[in-house]
Amino acid sequence: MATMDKKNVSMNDVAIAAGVSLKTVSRVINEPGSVRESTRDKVHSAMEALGFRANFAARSLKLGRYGCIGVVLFHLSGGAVDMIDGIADAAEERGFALTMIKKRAGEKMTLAEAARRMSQLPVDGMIFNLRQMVDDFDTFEAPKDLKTVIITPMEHPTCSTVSDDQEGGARMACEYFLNHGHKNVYFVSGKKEALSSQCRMKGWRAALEAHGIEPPEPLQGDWNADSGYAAGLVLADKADCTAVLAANDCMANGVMMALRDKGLSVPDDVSVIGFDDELYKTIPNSILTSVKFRHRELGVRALNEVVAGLEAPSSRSRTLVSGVLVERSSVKDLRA
Amino acid sequence: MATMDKKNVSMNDVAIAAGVSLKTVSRVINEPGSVRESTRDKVHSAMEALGFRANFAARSLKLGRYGCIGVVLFHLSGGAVDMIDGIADAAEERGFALTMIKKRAGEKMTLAEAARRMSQLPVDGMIFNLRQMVDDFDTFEAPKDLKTVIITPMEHPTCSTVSDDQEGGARMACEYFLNHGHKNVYFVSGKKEALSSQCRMKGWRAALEAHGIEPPEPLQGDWNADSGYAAGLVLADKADCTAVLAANDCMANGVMMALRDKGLSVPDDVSVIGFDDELYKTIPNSILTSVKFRHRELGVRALNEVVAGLEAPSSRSRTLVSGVLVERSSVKDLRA
DNA sequence: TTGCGAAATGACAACGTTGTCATTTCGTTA
DNA sequence: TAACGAAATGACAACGTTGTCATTTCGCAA
Repeated sequence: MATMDKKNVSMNDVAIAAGVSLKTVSRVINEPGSVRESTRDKVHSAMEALGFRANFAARSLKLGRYGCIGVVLFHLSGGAVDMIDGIADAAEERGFALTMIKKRAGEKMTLAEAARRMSQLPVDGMIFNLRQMVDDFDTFEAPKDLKTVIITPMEHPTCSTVSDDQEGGARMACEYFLNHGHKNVYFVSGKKEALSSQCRMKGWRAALEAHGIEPPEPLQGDWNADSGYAAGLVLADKADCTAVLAANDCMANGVMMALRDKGLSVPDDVSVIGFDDELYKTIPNSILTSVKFRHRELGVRALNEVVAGLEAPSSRSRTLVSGVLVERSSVKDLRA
Repeated sequence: MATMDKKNVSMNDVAIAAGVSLKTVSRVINEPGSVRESTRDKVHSAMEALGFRANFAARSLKLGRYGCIGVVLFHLSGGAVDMIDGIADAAEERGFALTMIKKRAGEKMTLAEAARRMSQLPVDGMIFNLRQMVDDFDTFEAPKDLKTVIITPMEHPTCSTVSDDQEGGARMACEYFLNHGHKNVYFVSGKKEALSSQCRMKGWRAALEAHGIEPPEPLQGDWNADSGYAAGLVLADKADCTAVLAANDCMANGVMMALRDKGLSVPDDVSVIGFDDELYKTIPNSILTSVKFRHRELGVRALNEVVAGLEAPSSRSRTLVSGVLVERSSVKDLRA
C-alpha cells in the first residue's frame, strides 16, 4: 500500500522537511535573492520531494488580490473567439489568468446580475462582452473596488468601454463606394437586436446623409446567406442599385449569388462590400471587398484597460478600434 | 469629502453593525434556516448598508475548494466556441465558474507546463482542449489531487478523455457513399498537424478497407476553400472519381466550385460530403451533405466528467460523442 | 581573537472565512 | 413558577500564506 499522502502539502511541511522556518520557505518563493544559495537548495529539494504547490486561496487572502480578470460573455458568437484570444494573450502577458462566466441560454442577465456573480469570484477586475442591449445598461453602477470595462459600441455613463469602430467601418465602406463614382448605396442589415448591425446601419446612414444622399430603405437580414440571397433578389430589380453594403460577408455572398442568378454581374453591374472579411475561407478565389475589424486587438485593449484601471477603478475611458477595408475586386470604379 | 470607505467590509464588520456575533453572520449566509428571522433581517440590513460581499479567498481557504474548473486552450479555433459554450453552460448549471488560460502564439506548451500553471490557480479540476499532438502526451501524469480531463481523439494512459467520434463520422460518410452505390471515395485532408484531420483520414481509410477497397492517395489541403479548389481541379480529371469526402465544409465547397468550373455537375457527375455543417451560413441554398459534430455536447460531457471525478481524481474514462450526417442533396444514388 | 554592520533567518500576528463545541435563550410541560 | 430539551447564538481555533520586527549568523577590518 502506498504511503498515505497528506491531502495538501503546506509551506510548513516544507519548512520542517528542509529544517528551516516557514518564513524562509516563503522567501525562497517570493524573493529568492534574499536567501543563501545552500538554504535555497535545501528548500527546493524539500518542495520537490513533497510535491509542494502554493495554495492560491491563502496567498490571495493575504495579498488582497487574485491575479485574475473576470470575463462575462453575454453572448458567445463566432467573432468572439478572436476577441477572447486577444484578451487571453494580453492577460497571459501581464501575468493574469481569466475567470469566465456566461449568460445561460434563455436566461435574462443584467449588468447588475453579472457584476453580483463576478464579485463572488476570484477577480481583481472584469470585462463584460455585450453585443446586445440590456435593460439596466444606463443605470448600472460597477462595484467601486472592481474595475469594470464593457465591450460595447455604446457609451456608458460611468464605466470604461472598448469597441470596434463599427460606424466608422460602415462610413469607410460608403465613402469607398462614393469615391468610386457610385451615387447611392443600399444596405442589408443583420439581426435587429445585434448592436453591431445597428451601428453599421447608423454609419451607413450617416455617410450617405453627409453627402446629401437620401438613404434608401434598408433590407432586413439575419446574418445568414439565405437572407442575403432574398435581399439580392429584391435589389436585382432596382434600376438605381449599383452598390450594396451587406452587414456581414455571408449575407454579401447571398446577395452576390442572387444577383448572378438574376443575370447580373458583380462587379460590372452591381458592386458589393461586406463585413468581417471571412468569405475567403469558404469561397475559392473570393472577390469580395470587406470591412475587417481587429477583434484580437479589441480584446487586448479591453484587458489592458482593465489592468490599467486596477488602481483607480472609477476612472473612465472610451476606446475605439478602427476597422480596415480589405480591398478585392467586388467594387467597380464608375468614374470617367 | 465622502466618508473614507474601509477597503473591504468583512463579516466581522457586519456582525458589529448588526449587533450579533461573527458566526451568526456566517450562518445567515450558509444556513439561513438555523437563525431566527428577526436576527436574519438585522444581518441582512447590515450587509446591505455596508455593501458586504463575501471574500472568495478566505472562504476557499477554509473550505479547501474553489468552485472553479480550469480550462486550458492549447488552440483556440472557430469550432472551439461551441465547445466552450457547452463547458460554460454545464459549469454554470452545476455551480462552477471557469478559470481559463491559453497557450500563447508561438509558445510551445506541454501538458506538464499547463498543469503546473493551472495548479497555481483557483481550480478544483481541469479540462485541456488539445487539437494537436504535444510532446509529453504519453508521459504526462496529472496532479493526483486535480481531476484532469483531456479533450482529444487520442487515448491517454491515465487521464480521462472526451472526444468527438471523428473516425466514426468519417466512416459514416463513407458508408453513406458506398450504400448509394459508389465504388470508391477520394479524400481531401485538412492541415497535417490537426488531429481531427488525421482521425477523419483514418476513419475514411478504415471504412474503405473494411469493404476491400484500396484507398486512393489522399489530397492534402489546409482547411481553406482555395486548397479545396486546387484538389477539385485534380479530382475533376480522374475518371473513377464519383465521390469526394472533404475534411471540412470550406474545402468541400472549394472542391465543388472547381468541379463546376471544369464542367462537372454536383451531384450528377461527382458526389461530395463535407464536415462541420456550416456551409449553409455562407452559401445560399447550400446542397452540401455534411458530417456535423455536437461540439456543445462535447463541452458538456467534458465538464460533467471533471465534476464527476472531483472526488476520485485518479478515475479514468473515455467518452466519444457521435456525429450526425446532415443529409442534403450533394450525393447521387448510383444504384439502378 | 574581537567587534561591527550587513545579510540571513525566525517568531508571531494577521488576512476573512467556517467548524467545533460551549453557552445562552426560547417554548413547553409539570 | 420551575425545570427541561431544543433551538439559537457565541467564543475560539484553524485554514496556508505574507508582513513586521526581532534575532541570529556571516564576512571583514581592526
